[in-house]
Amino acid sequence: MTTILVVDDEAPILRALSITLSARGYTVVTAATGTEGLAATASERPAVVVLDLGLPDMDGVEVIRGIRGWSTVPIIVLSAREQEQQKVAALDAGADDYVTKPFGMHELLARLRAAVRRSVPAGEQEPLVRTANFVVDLAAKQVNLLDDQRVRLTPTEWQIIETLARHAGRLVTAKHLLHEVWGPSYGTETNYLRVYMAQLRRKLEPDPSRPVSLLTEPGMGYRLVVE
Amino acid sequence: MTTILVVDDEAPILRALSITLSARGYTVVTAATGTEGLAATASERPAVVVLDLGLPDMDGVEVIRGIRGWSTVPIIVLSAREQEQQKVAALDAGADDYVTKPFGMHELLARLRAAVRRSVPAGEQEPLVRTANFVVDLAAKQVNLLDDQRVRLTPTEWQIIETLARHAGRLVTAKHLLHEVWGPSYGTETNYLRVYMAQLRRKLEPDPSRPVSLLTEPGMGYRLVVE
DNA sequence: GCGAATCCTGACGTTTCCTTAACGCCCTCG
DNA sequence: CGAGGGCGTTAAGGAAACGTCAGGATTCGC
Repeated sequence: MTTILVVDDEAPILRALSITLSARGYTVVTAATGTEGLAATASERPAVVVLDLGLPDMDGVEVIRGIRGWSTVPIIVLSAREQEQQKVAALDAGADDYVTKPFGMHELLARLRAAVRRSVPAGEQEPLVRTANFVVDLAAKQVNLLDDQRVRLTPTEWQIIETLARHAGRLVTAKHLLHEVWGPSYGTETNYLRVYMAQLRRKLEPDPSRPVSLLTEPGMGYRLVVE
Repeated sequence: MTTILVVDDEAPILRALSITLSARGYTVVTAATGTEGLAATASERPAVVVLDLGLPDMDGVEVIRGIRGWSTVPIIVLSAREQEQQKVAALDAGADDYVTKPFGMHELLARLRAAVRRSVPAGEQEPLVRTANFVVDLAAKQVNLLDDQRVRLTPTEWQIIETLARHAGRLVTAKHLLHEVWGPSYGTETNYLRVYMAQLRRKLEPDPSRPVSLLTEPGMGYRLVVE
């Protein structure tokens, strides 16, 4: 259910975390280098990233910046370094928390729970986004027409409608949409968006050639019109 | 601007934090007991709460629960207690971060910045610029007439209205507008502005030939009149 | 392995937008 | 009183962005 990405080059720690987190019901994905970590963040879409700063291939702060360039996923930093400057650099690069090794497993779990809690403000947010012709249920990951008939969406179609729904009413640029759905290395492939927007309109709009909810703002991006 | 509530019963710490945070541009509100802290959280609506666990009148975890009952404001806990169990209890009660005394001021400031950064998107404060006949929504990149009717703007039109709205009420020179919209190598092409200002007036002004919001200041530039 | 669903890619016609030029108005100044 | 500059208005051509369709590649489940 909740996926956690652990980026660390020390096998014992990786194994210990993997076992402990799995036992708590988390799905665990691991990476041993910064490059792998960045790739896994894009492909696995974890709810939280646990990042060791002492990686072999690149500086930990650079990994944080690489993730923060396109994602707001919570990042918990693990590090053996006690120096305050190191902590400040990591936090200012965009990390959410900083835990010094050796750390207590219960403390890490508690900080993890705090991070997950923040990233899923479940009680706060209304998980239903209503438009003129359909309803997006972000919690159930499904879209219903007004007569409660469920619409079958492919994974890519869902990611697009989810991204638009999370910014309901606001304009979403093509680049942001591509980053969010295809990953940070995409940004100019607007033809993908044209294809999938057409598919979504065919499934969700009464008159796909005259959309009322999935609007194109030429030259700027797309917008999901609510209410 | 950004208000921070510091809850601590030790006067020296309170004073030190107050001075340091004020110097960084934060507005600081203080409370010496848990009861005061809860009241101040409700009345002052701080962006972040810094909470010492060792308060005289009530247990720190109870203060956290009291705040979490109705607010999601980030809470950073300060404590002299190193025990892991204490940290876990505070974090699970709803705290966002836990800093052990004695702490480095730079580290606390960095954790504070991280907390403020997170709380901003949750702030949901929509920056709206209202004029006599239309409303500019900078977050949604959208302009509505007073009857909430959406106005379709082209990218260039939007950039102009956005630039004017960010300097609402103030005069914006032609050169500044050209720099902002067309790039730094433009500065004399005032004919572009005349064309686009005419289009904007046609879309936004009730009587385009007698503008009341999009005013020309002859020989100087343009001005968006608010309220 | 096989079939179905999904995704990527290229081509083409259409829509929309940006730029540029031309013209008229008003005010200022010689 | 006429010339000239600044500004508003309109229209048209070309460029860019968009919608649509179809075929091939890839993935996934059985």
